[in-house]
Amino acid sequence: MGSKRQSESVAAADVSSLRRFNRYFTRRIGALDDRYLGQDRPLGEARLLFEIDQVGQVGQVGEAGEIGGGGQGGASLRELRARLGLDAGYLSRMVKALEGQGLVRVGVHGGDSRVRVAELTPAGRAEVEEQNRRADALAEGLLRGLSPAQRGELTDALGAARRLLRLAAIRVEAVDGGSADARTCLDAYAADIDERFPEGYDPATLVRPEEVSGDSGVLLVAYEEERPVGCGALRTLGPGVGEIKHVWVHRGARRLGLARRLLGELERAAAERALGVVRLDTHASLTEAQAMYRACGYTAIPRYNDDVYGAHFFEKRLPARRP
Amino acid sequence: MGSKRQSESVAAADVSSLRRFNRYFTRRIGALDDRYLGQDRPLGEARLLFEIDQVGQVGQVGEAGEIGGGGQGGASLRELRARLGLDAGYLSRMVKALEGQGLVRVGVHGGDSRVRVAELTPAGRAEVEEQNRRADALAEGLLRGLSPAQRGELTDALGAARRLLRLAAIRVEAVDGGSADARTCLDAYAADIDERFPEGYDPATLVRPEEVSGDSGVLLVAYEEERPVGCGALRTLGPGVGEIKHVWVHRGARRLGLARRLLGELERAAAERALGVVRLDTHASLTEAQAMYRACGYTAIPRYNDDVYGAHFFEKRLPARRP
DNA sequence: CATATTCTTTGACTTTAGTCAAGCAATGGC
DNA sequence: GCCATTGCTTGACTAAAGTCAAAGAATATG
Repeated sequence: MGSKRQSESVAAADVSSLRRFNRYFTRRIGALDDRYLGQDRPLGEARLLFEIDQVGQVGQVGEAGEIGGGGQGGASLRELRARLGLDAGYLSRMVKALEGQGLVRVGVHGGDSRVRVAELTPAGRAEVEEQNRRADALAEGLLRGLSPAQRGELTDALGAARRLLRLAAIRVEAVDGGSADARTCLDAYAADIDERFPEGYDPATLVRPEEVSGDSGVLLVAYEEERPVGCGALRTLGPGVGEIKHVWVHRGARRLGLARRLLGELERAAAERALGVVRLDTHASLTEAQAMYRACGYTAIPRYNDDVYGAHFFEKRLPARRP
Repeated sequence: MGSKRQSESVAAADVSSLRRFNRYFTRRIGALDDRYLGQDRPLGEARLLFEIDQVGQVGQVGEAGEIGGGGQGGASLRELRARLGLDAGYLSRMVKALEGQGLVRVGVHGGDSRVRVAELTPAGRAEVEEQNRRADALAEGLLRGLSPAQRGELTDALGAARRLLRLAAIRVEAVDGGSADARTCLDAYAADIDERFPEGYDPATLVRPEEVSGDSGVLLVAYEEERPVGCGALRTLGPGVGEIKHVWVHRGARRLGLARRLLGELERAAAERALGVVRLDTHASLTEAQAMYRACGYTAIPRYNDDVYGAHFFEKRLPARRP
């Protein structure tokens, strides 16, 4: 698996399958939603209203979610602009229009008074609910053409497709260990395991930026729609021996297979640096992680360090890189 | 299966799964395609160009396809209008614009000189190929984030989803036995089995319109995007006994489960007419059909008529309809 | 503390998309 | 051969969507 993961050639059948679905879905199914979403309102405004609601709801479970947490009940114009890809002027005017209709209230951001925050009024919320009701009714009408068993099949197929598409759309990049995104991820990682380990976790144990830069190592960050949702580090233990640390995935991006992908890319990075072996340790409490390492070809080895959190130790020999 | 098929309540989980996918896909994946499709050209024109090419290619295997067959290498404005849902004037102008750019040639239809036919010029074809190349590259870039095994999974999931969504989007309607759509389907049915039966098929054997109307019977036609793609007839044999005939599905709409759905709806229609039993016969050569009838709860019975094509005879008792 | 940068608003546009009605040329039905 | 219908074009619009640049206020940065 590992090094073949990002094989250069993608089968034409897979490409045409995706395109065929894309064509069918966007033209025939997805278009319906938009057409009925607006109803009496321009589509742009309807979408904006919907998005303000989405962003406003903090901690959308199952979605990628904000790593830094969204504003409470409001959406900054800044973020809306990024999410919808709109021109600043255009957005400003649309928000004003919605404000004029009494659907949105605009205030100033707490920390930074340059930033303006849009929030739904009760009337706006009612409007969004109406949108949702209509879209639900549409989906329901479509599903009515299927038997309950077929509906279940469809739900499963769509779930699998979404999971895989999300994974595919995630970009993994090497970043500087001191960068903001790196810090964000490592802090989130530390906080996560501090909560999981009975003895807590000391952030001072994290890799230092210089360990994961240049020839000696790397720090990878995974981005979903420009937001960091995972990371993984590689550092050099000794000649030809690498160590993998801090493989972490944001709560909202779990169960996609992202940890495996990060692991695979760290192995590639190791092989590129002529590290023929990579090692890692895990805490006793992280049983799923242990299972994953085994499934990815890691074998248990004796303790190789004095890490206080390490309870299980693994190693994998990497195949030589074809140049 | 039969009578529960169109159960009134659709599980909320299935609705939200479809909506969630819809949101994710149209905003994040599908949108990409459109954005890059046009590039330097308005989206409307790009879409039109693409559609002229699609329609121009006769006999697109796997798609619903034209029941009457498309024009050779050209697309009538009439059809483009229907497929893209455009205003006649708007379309006329766009075609003229494309013609002015040397991408499209417009001629007159052979049979009917009111109808105008648009056809791609070599330059237009090159443009469409460029569109396709860009869209392929985009899809390929996305798939590169997955392992080959995951790509296969995705292809399977999308295939299943598309199959089920197509089936769900098909509308089944009772039509008059003498209507144009009914004739189209029954003629296509007759032509199909004339080809399959070694002894051929005599269209005079088809049900008469009066047999399938009012209280005594029904003729159902299945529509996919306003095009008839299947049919099925129910007539009365005697008191409380119905007969199902001419269950047919267009070549491009097979393997979706449409025959089963038609069968189920015919059974509903029978139950509504207080026909407690339905019978049918099949030709010796239609082995898949026989398997389907068995799977749908039909049991073999002795010959009940003197139909020259009938070799196997089936019957199903219908559960009483709750009022 | 001066200067650059970020976030937003406003004015002044253009392009795209879409609608409606009048009208002309073929065709189909009687 | 008349008349309704169909398919298309043209003129005259409107609304929505989007762009660009100038400028003001708040904040970051050296």
